[in-house]
Amino acid sequence: MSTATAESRPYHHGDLSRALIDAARKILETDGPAALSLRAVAREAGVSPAAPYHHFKDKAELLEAVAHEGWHELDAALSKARGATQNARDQMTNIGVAYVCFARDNPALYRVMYDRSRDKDALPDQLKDDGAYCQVRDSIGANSGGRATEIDLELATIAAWCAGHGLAEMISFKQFAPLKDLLGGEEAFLRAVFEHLGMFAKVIDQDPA
Amino acid sequence: MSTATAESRPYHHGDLSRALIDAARKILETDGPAALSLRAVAREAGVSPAAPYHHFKDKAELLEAVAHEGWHELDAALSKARGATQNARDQMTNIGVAYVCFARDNPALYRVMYDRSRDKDALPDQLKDDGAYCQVRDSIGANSGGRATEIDLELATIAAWCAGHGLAEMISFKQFAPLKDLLGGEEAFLRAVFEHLGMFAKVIDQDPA
DNA sequence: ACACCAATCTAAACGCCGTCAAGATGGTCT
DNA sequence: AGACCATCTTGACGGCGTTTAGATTGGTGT
Repeated sequence: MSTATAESRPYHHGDLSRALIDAARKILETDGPAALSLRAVAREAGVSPAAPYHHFKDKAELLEAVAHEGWHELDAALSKARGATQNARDQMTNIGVAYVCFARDNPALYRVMYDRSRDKDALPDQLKDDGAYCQVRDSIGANSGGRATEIDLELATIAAWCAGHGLAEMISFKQFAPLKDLLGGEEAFLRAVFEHLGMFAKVIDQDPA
Repeated sequence: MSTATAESRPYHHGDLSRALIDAARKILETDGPAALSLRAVAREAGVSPAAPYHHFKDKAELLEAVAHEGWHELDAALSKARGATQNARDQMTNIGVAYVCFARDNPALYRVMYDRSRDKDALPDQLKDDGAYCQVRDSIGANSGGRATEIDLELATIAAWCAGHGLAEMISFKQFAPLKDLLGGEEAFLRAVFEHLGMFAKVIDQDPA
């Protein structure tokens, strides 16, 4: 969102890695994941098709970098949602809604993030260490009143993550339009689903409405 | 799993559509989704690269056919799990476990099924009409003791489907190996997660253990 | 100041891909 | 028999990811 892509072009670019990632994200937003070829990225950045190979060993490695940015931004979005609420149940619902909204607002990026994971058969390590997943677990932990075992905490986090990701994908399939209208908009719909999950029932302090 | 792929080959194949789908599934199981090119499928079926175009307008249309088979088989798997239990809560958990196990046992097929949906931004219509999704809703409905509104029923089904799909993907990312061991195997782990979702709390008859 | 080196980029090629147009083949119907 | 039409093949096109070899440059050491 910052670097320019076409001006003097003095053979040595300066920061081509950065420019390539930006170019990739621009293509992603403009033309979708299907148009994201390495050659197209190079074209967009104004360099030859072989240039990227001096900065990424692979197309996969470039996509990895793009995905990495995506995870960081998702992390930030969840942080913000978490900070905005204190009440335990609401906080969890808000984090869930924030997750799904991120996926809805950045569909191409979200897809790249998970496509990379599908290709590797693994989510990024960063997730477990200090990323968005950790964000969710901490929030559950902080609201569990100390009654939760380590295992229960982990299970609740997994359940929440799976529900969030599953819902994010279903939303992108545009499956639930009639229901959304019935419930008065998408966010109301999301809240209703998360409420319905009865999520965290075993772990969170029970002060149900 | 039935038709042969290489014998007399009398110019006119007989049932090439069938053979192409079988070839695609064979490649999928053997070499994974990345190796699934239209040319490879034609090669596997013993025909020229252009032959498939007389039976499918696209590579996408062939994959669609493969995915279609996948949804049917998923449907059958859920049916079986549903028939095997009466108790409400157990039935729902068993269906969930069956869903995730299908994805685990047919990872490449499962990926093609959802990749097609991601490309189309839509799940197959079949799902809503008489497919696996309907299977889940009916099971929830039959066990809700008539207390559930139409909307609650739909929301519960959505919640269940999202949780199942989300968990299926996370399992394929091999994220939870330590937890699985701790809980005594994968199926026990799956049951624990589904239990943790406190799923269907609003809808299913409450006779908790 | 200059020579050199390593980093960076280009040009050209390879094999693969999806797809299409033209022609060959062969069963079927009259 | 002959004509027709679905089916399959051949050969081509442009685009892709990637590699190799060579051109260009900025920075470093003397």
